[in-house]
Amino acid sequence: MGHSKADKAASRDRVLEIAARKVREEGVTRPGIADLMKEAGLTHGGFYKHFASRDELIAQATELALTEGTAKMEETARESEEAPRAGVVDAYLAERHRDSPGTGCALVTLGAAAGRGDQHFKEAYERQVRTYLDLLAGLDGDSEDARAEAMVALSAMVGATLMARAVADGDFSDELLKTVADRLNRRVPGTSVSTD
Amino acid sequence: MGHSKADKAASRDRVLEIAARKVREEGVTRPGIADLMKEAGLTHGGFYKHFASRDELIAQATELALTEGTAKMEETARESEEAPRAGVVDAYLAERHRDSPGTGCALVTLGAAAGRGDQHFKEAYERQVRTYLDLLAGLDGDSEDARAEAMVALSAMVGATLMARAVADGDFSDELLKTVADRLNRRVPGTSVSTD
DNA sequence: TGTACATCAGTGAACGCGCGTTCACTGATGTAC
DNA sequence: TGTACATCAGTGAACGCGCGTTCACTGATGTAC
Repeated sequence: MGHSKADKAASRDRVLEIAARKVREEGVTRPGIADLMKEAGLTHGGFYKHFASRDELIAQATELALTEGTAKMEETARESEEAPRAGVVDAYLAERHRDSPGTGCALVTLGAAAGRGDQHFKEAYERQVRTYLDLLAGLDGDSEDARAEAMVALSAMVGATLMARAVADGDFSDELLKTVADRLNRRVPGTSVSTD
Repeated sequence: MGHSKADKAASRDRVLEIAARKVREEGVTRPGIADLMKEAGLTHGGFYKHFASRDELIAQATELALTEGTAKMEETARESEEAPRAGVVDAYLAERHRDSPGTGCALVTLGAAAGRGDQHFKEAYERQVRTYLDLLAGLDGDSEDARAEAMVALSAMVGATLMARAVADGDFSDELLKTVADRLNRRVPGTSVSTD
């Protein structure tokens, strides 16, 4: 209910944050201004004090959603000291991540939307893909081979998470996550690949 | 302009087919009834002679879109006689497939939508995932190991295609497809995995 | 084979709801004196 | 420190457009005789 400058900035941030969650949960077309503002504890009329249009908000929200995902993964890598690569892969392919798309990696939730999106959206998406690849390849020696391997790993992580969320059978979903995580960490079973 | 029973069935099929393409190109929320009917050479009013509601059409269109993708892949497998698995992987990760989402695999384009969808949608999605896995594992000996490998391969194929469509730089997109296809076919470079 | 009639695919105007956007207003903030 | 005033975040009614849905109508199909 405050009217100070700090309050305004806080309101704006709150709306943007809620939108960044909602675009991942509901897609870029569904979230409505009235609902968003209500969740932020405001009424719809005040929306235009913060954003020029719904499109502008969605554009900013998708960008925020994309960067939030990578920030979280970089943190995970730092925390998993002894095996950072496996830590990142396991955290990504965790049931927890699958079950919370609203706060998870937007490469999964916004991929199709970005494919249909404008140049700006695609550039933001690409930046996050590159950030992930750098992170994964960096944790793996950063060779040419590591870069290629990172592409496969990221692709499999994104694809497995997408499918794990979209299938009806929970056990099958679990199996998918677990199997892909195991393979990506051990690489091909029965073989060993030198990592450094 | 005909009014016979055969004409009616043809109209219905045409609308459904167009919708199955549009949900992949534009998502499940965007395609409008007026546009769909216009593309089918009809006017919007006649829509309800064929479907009870927009929701019903979209439900049927997503299901058709999902089955179309797998049908196409099974055909590809049959055509690539000497190396069916590589044939399927290459066809899936081809630029041609990336550039025509409307006629391509709906696991990519409808994944996020299915994740937010109802039980029915998810069951249809899961059926297609299983069909793909059976196809891939079957082409690879159908062992326990082949089943796990198929999960990784399908995940990587879906994820790579999703991302290849969503990045801004065309060269980067090409590289992604090519790298993942190479890895999935050769498995891990420097090692060899017996395929039979 | 021809004629009268019922059916119904398709037409296009009209309806109504949801939702993005606008706007006049309120009251708290914070500055001027 | 207190008072008058300008600013502006937030409110909620109202507007208008797009779009799904309805409906009265048309004219071709195809059946009855």
